[in-house]
Amino acid sequence: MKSNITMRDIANKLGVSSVTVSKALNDKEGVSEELKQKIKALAGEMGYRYNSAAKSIKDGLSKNIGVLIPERFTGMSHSFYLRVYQQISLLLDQYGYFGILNILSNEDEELLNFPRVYSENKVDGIIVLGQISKKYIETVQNMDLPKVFLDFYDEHADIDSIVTDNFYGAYEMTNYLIRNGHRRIAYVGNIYSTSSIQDRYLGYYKSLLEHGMQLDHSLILSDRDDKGKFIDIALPDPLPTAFVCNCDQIAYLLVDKLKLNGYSIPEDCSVVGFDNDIYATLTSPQLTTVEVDIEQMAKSAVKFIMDKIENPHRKFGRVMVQGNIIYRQSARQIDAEDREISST
Amino acid sequence: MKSNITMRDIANKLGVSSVTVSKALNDKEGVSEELKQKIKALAGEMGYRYNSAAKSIKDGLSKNIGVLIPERFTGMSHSFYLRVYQQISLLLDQYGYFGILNILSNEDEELLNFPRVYSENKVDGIIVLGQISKKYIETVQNMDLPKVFLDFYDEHADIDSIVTDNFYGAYEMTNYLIRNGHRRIAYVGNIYSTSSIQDRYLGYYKSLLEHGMQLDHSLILSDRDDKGKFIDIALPDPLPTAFVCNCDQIAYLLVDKLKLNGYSIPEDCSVVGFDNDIYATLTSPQLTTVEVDIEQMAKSAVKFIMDKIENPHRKFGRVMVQGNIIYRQSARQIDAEDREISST
DNA sequence: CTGAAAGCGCTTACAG
DNA sequence: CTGAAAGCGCTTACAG
Repeated sequence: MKSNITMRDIANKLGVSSVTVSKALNDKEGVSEELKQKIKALAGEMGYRYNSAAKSIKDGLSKNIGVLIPERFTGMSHSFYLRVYQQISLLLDQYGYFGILNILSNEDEELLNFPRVYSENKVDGIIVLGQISKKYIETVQNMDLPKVFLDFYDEHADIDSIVTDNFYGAYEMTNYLIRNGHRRIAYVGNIYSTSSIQDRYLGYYKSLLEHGMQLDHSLILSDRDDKGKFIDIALPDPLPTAFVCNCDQIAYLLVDKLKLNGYSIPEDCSVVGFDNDIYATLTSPQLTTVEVDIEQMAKSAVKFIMDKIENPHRKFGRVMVQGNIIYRQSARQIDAEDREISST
Repeated sequence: MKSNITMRDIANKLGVSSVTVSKALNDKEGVSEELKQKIKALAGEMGYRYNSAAKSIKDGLSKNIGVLIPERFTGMSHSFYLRVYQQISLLLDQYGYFGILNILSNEDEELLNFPRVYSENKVDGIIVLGQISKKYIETVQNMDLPKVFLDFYDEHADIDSIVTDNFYGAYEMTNYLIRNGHRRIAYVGNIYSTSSIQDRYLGYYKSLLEHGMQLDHSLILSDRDDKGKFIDIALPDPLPTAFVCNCDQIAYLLVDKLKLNGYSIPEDCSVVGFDNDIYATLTSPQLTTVEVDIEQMAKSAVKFIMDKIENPHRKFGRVMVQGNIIYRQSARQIDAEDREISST
């Protein structure tokens, strides 16, 4: 169909063999410098382009990495995953690789079908971006290919995974609030919903423990149902002095609700988020939050997969990527008097 | 390196030739139904996977499409392009294709380097997503491959392009405001900045013309400098009764500013946006805006590129994708009295 | 219905 | 330094 220039074409024009052309173009030993330059020049003129399929078939490497994102993380509010994918794609470039996005349909996940990117042998490794079902984790493990889980993990699987340090992020954030005088602190999130929400909750809890504070179950506020659909958040009475939200979007919604009820942030209560996504700066006042280090996460994922392509037996285990607290205006120090009143 | 199962392996186990295996697995003529089933069953058992590189080398098709996004459209607020890419990727799947994201670095664009996806022969066609420099358009045209421009066009280039119908979108929107009694209507946007902003401006102007209204240059309000950085929007005095903003994000910022100045939306003035992106629903009140039909744009792009792979001489020209006005709360009808006062 | 032969574009030993 | 031979995994004529 396409009339592509091949090495043979170049060889014929110059009256040499295609082996010599191959050596010249790949800067291999065994061609005189002069001939090499002549070959390269002609290749340029003729618009020669490398046939990567032919190379693939020889060394068995496609030079592509599949990025598998479950369909349900694919909506407008999930642009987080797309940004991670973009970052991955940028980093792969440095290794001479490309990223192929393969959105895993709910159906394929349900039926445990291999992703097409795998069954068609299009990639040398797969990064699974976003939590998949337990069953499908098994399917992934059956794939004979290096793979890495990104942004989630599974307790049983011994697959290498990279997650944000949800636990310590929430822990540090809660510490910060306590240092600033808060004693009545709520956690907002359905703690049975995802591992991220649960781990952030546990970090919050650890901070309370370390400060000798009681866990008050009436201050654990669910934000979504089992399907992940947001629900109305019930405000405790009396109001906590601070809310640790499991994500910025929920913090944004909570701030809205608090304002509607006549409260000012951070005067009447502090609200902190997690993720540092677009909602963090759209909330007014802007949110104090934990920034997820997308770049570092992508960097680790790419590094791991590259290492595993070279050495399939390489193991990395579960790796946490540290986040950073971004201090903005949604949290404030409260003085002793406030504390007394609110800690009743 | 990898110990992959090949057709020959299956053939050997069954004591047939690899030609027969190939025919069976591809549902081609020339194998008895019985043998075919046996081969397929064994292939399944052995975990056979198609080697797409070997197929590529035969028919010259990589079954990949490159999506080229200029680096500068790559930031957090440009998730629009990523959503388009995602949609493209989903649609390609239906054709048995995959999408490879190739972010075009500023450097490569400057130096007029071919995208790697092209020089390494990784794709059968390229979708350029987002405006590239004039010079680079030439580079793209020199690529011996089907290509489509998405979300921008160039007057000289005879490359097929798909754009949102900016002109008619803004035209219809302005008509709507005029029907609702508005006579003093501002346009917000630097009309020299991008073709989209300019075309939307012209649509606004056409609507004024058709209604016998004067173009008032003091009501053309710039929103960004030449680098695209947002600047403070100067509010005209007296205030217009409506603002047609070139995008939702600017409408969001404008609403903020108007509120700070003590105005209520839509009571004191109406504000409409364009894009129907995340800012449309984050603004309070939510924005009446023009929804860009991402799905249709992606669909056309994919359709065109597929058609051109089959027949390289196929031409489509510049194709407009219609948007839809989404009616929300940021615009209202004004009565005759308001009109009198404000049209002085 | 079944398979031997040739070839896609390239690279890897190996020989000269 | 240069190249003939063989092979990567598959498919396409073609012959039996």
